[in-house]
Amino acid sequence: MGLRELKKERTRLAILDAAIDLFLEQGYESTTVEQIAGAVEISPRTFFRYFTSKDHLVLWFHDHGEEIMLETLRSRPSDEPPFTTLMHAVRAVLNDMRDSTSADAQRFLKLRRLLEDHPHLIGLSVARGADTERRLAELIAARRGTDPDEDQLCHLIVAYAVATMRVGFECPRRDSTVEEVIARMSETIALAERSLRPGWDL
Amino acid sequence: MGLRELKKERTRLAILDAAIDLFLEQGYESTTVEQIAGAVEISPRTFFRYFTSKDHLVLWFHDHGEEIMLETLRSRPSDEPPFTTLMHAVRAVLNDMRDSTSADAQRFLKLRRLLEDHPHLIGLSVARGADTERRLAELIAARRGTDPDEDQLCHLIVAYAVATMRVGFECPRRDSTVEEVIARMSETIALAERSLRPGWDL
DNA sequence: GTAATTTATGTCAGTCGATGACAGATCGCA
DNA sequence: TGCGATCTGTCATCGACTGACATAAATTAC
Repeated sequence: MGLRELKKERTRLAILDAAIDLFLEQGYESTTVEQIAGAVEISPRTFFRYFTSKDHLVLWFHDHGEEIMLETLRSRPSDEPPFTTLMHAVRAVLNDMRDSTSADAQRFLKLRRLLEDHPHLIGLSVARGADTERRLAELIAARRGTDPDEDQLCHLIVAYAVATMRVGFECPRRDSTVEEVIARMSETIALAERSLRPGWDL
Repeated sequence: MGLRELKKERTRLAILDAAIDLFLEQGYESTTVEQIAGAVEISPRTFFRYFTSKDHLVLWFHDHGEEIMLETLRSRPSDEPPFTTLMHAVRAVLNDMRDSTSADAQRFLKLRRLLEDHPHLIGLSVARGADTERRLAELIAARRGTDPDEDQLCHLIVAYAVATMRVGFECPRRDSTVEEVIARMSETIALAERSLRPGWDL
């Protein structure tokens, strides 16, 4: 990897970290892009070259997670029940988190705290989830050999999977460790599997 | 009702209708608040006194629907399985739509078309759904006599209910009638009930 | 019916997020 | 070293949104 891309990635993370800390200190709304840019000594214009919007910052880990999920989907046998596959994908995201740098984990936990403090941001994250859902539904339909426009079940499967994941992320405790989030998510997945009729997603 | 409130409601609907038509004509992003305000001959400032944001316009029917759902929840026997109750609430929204003025139905259908044309707006609507979900989860927890912070199942129930509703709203056909949307939704509800284990929500 | 009170509206100025255009700086490579 | 690609800052601009203040309308009290 060239020195250029290395530097770019470093700036990207610097912006992200500075922004998260500012958000946690003084709130999301009252932190301006100008401040964030100032903290890492770049021009506001450059900020928007790294993140398409201020909101985009909060969705950093979302993008990361989606990538891992899509990867997992591709690697799973196509005759596995779709919901099971999706739950594996969710677990893959968590495992990646467990194995990640302490810096990455730190970012994730801080973002979680940020979301708790600002319910408006949850909406934002969910909105991005709707986008992800569309892509996932298409993949699942392909696996099932159906047309996503006709096959309602593929949408339902994905919708329930994403819903399960979302419920799992909402931890009651404000300062939770990555391990705690993982444990909580496992509980939720188990609960979901107990709630659904065996073979419903075939 | 005083003349004041009457006039207010009329302006509110005038703004909404003008906006929707402009959106459909020239796209959501490229329609400015100034244009909308101009179309109904009010100042842009006044626009923001009727709708807190441009986005809020699109969520008009969402607010309407949420109100009906909450009402239905209150009127249902508290020993009914929660998911069943929620599905009744969804049906209540549809029934209200069927009985509504042609103007209201028209608005609803136009908004649906708008959402299809602008995927970004779907995210917005879903984001508002996250808000609704929180309120619903609290109600369901109260019915179940549990603490919403501890009881994961109440969140899962609501999340699945909302997910079901969302899947039902996505019709493949661009120009659908209210009846078609209702039929589609009924199918989806039936599918959901077939997918969930009996008694899962007790 | 008029006066007093409340509420709705318009105007103005200003903040903030976001984008396009251009110029200068930086990096990778021949 | 020098060329081309890419990155960055500056400037100008738009559009969403808000607060402050003055005016106009409707509601209420008398």
